[in-house]
Amino acid sequence: MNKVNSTPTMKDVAAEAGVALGTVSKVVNGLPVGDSYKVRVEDAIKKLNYQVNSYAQGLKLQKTRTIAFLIPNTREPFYGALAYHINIALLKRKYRMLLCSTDSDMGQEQEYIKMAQNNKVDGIIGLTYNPGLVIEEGTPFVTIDRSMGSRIPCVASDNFAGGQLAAEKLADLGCRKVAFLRTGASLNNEPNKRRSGFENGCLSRKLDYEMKILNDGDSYQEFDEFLMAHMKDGKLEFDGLFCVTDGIAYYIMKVLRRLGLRIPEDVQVIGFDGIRNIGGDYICSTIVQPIAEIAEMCVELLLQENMPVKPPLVCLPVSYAYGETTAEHIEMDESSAKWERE
Amino acid sequence: MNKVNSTPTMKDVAAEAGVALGTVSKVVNGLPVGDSYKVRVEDAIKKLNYQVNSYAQGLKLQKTRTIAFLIPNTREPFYGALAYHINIALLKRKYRMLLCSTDSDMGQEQEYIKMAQNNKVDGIIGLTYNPGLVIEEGTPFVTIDRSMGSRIPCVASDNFAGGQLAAEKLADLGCRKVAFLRTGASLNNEPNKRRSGFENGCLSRKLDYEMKILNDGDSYQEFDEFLMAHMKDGKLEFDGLFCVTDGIAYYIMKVLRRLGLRIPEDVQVIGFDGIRNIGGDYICSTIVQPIAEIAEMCVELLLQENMPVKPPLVCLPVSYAYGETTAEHIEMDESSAKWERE
DNA sequence: ATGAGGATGCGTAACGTTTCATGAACCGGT
DNA sequence: ACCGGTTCATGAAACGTTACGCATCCTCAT
Repeated sequence: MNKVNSTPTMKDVAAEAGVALGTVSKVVNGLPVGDSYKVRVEDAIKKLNYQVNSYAQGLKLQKTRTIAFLIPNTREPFYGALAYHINIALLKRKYRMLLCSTDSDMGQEQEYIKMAQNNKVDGIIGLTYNPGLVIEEGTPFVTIDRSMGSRIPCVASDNFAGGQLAAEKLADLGCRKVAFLRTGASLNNEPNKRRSGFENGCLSRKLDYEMKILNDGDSYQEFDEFLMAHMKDGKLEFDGLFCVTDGIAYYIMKVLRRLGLRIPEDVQVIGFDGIRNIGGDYICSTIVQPIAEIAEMCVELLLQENMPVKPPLVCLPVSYAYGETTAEHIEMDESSAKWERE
Repeated sequence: MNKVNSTPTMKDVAAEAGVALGTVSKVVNGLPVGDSYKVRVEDAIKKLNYQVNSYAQGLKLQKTRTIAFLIPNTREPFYGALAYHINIALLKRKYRMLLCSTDSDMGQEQEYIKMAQNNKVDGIIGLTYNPGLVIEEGTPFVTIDRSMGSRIPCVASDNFAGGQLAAEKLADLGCRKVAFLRTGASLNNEPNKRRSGFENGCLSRKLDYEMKILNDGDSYQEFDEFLMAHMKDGKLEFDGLFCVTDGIAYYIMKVLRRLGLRIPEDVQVIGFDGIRNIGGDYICSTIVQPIAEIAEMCVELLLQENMPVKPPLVCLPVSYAYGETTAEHIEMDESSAKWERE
């Protein structure tokens, strides 16, 4: 009889099956084992309801099939979606995810990195805006949206192309004067390129444009004031707005409605990210980030053992999606289809 | 000299400090140790940059300071917020979180529970709508929003009171005929009580009401049809709507706008959850779930070692928040303040 | 001066795996 | 019948910790 009321170990299974410890290990790991032994062990495993102890395994193997994911939070939809897709990509490879919600606080980020390394995670995926984080050599690391030097790969959307696409769309949809609205002026990360892409697009399409970029401490109310300053006789000077995220776009749309402006009749709005409402439709017309592909690529890069040299930056293609805040007159049939499930 | 290029162990620290292995352990765990030894060990730890290996620790202690959190996904804001707050509550107690995104798929949920137990997590918090999940005895378990029998505590908002509050608010705001819109007719969980609470509220305030409850496979379009069926001369029969979640409310608001109705002038809308936009303002007027408190309570219940008998159901108080989709004429000063940060 | 008793450092035995060297058993070929 | 070769079960060592029984030393009372 084995010990009462305690989860069974390989030893118990071995005793039950009347074989050696190592044999059980082989069966569990699918290594070649004689058929008669194999069935005996499998029966014993079933009988005792044995499950491997991954802590013992992790200790022995120095490999834990766990990765840490550093993210500011999970309640903003873009981050939440990212966590969701990273989870899926990891699950596919039988990896687990330790979620590290950092609130973008550098102290906490550093703390988490240390913790992750205590836990001997097999790698870290980080979405962090802080430069100067200390990453121990030896733990694979991949960042999202922020390049941290050529030793650490960074995965991002093609933000430049996205900005450009937004400008071109607005031009195609008949806009004459547009504006770009963003926050976080100080950040020097990939999403920054949305601005330059947009500028580029406006120039090449000869679109008149303006920029309103908030500094770090600024309240969103600055946007209200900016827009009001550009009102004339109840009409807005701009007939198109490009917002750096869908979240900002959502805010701006509220302001516009309060000003009595109709969307998209009076002013068209394009956001960035591709956030969907619970029904599956986009919050606004938007440049869609390929979140699932970003997640997949991060995991791929992180776990790829012997990639000779990891690329320092991977840009993934974005696309435009109609979300009722632009003035297309063709009926969109697929874009507000069911929430894609993968 | 210790092994090259490998993370240092307690043995290395002991060698460096010239003390025994056990002494290092004591220092690390804050057990009484002579001062001179203590400093020597601490210096060695600093010098070698030693970090405990939590896998070895977990193996030895049979306790891992990790809990698993089962959740349908992280991209719906309510779930995302929950994950965020659970993370905070765990961090406060120096626990880690293994995120298990299940897509509400029972197979996956079961798989995750098994995995979590392999990992010898110290507990599981589950938001799952599937009855009949098999939970091993011996692993503490707490559910959110779905009671799974009296042995397993369940934490939820006071959904009944929330429904009632919504009805009373609509009555106070001058509504005469209202409707309740919900999905997931088949589910037998706590949020179900929103309906009965609402009904109760309508009856006590003598409000005329109707229900539209979608079955599991139904498309949201059913809501469109329901609303259109209740249009008369360009006006909606209802002057107030209570939606079972903010997500549904958001969808309904789009439909209403498309029907040419103004919110809140023509029809007032109240949602449930308390989802906020990125700017920190509520998506709609809503019954706010105390997400942070729910998270805190779950963790509390889960980790409370020697609570004689765990309460089978904990209901936490909800509140009403103004979000521009109801017709209050008093100015709200605090409710759309900055995103609360805790 | 001596012995009892309290601190506290030491070494070692676990915890549950994987892996490696060892040797037993078997197979077919001569 | 014997032998080289292959296959495969076995038992022990190791992974990095914690905890326990001892051994040692120091203190204080007689």
